[in-house]
Amino acid sequence: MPKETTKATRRKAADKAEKAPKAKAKKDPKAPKRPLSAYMFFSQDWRERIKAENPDAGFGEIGKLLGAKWKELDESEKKPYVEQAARDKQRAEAEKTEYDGKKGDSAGSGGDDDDE
DNA sequence: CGTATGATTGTTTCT
DNA sequence: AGAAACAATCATACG
Repeated sequence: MPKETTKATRRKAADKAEKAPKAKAKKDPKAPKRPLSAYMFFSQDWRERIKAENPDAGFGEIGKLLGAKWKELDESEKKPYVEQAARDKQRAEAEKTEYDGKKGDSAGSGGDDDDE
């Protein structure tokens, strides 16, 4: 069995599942955005199917159906999505690498900035 | 070392 | 343009 980094960690997540804190406001000026989640890839492929079988379903309906099916999928079914997520992760990794690297540098350049 | 958190990602539909 | 259900994530920061 793989190590679950102390399952206790995840447990907490379930505890918090009670509330749905909306992401808002950023912290870092260039926040190296995080990799997409398997759900994102899954939705990209399913979104069309959901609507295909639920042309009448609206936002809430589809969203719920989407998640419901997602959980119905087998590990192997999510695998492809998760793999994509893992792939994107590498991308995000590089992002942070740069963010972390330039962070200390000052060189100056100046340039950069936040906003453009 | 282990933990908790926070931030983020993409879809859909609506006004 | 943004909002919110739906789900995963998972990298980071901190003592």
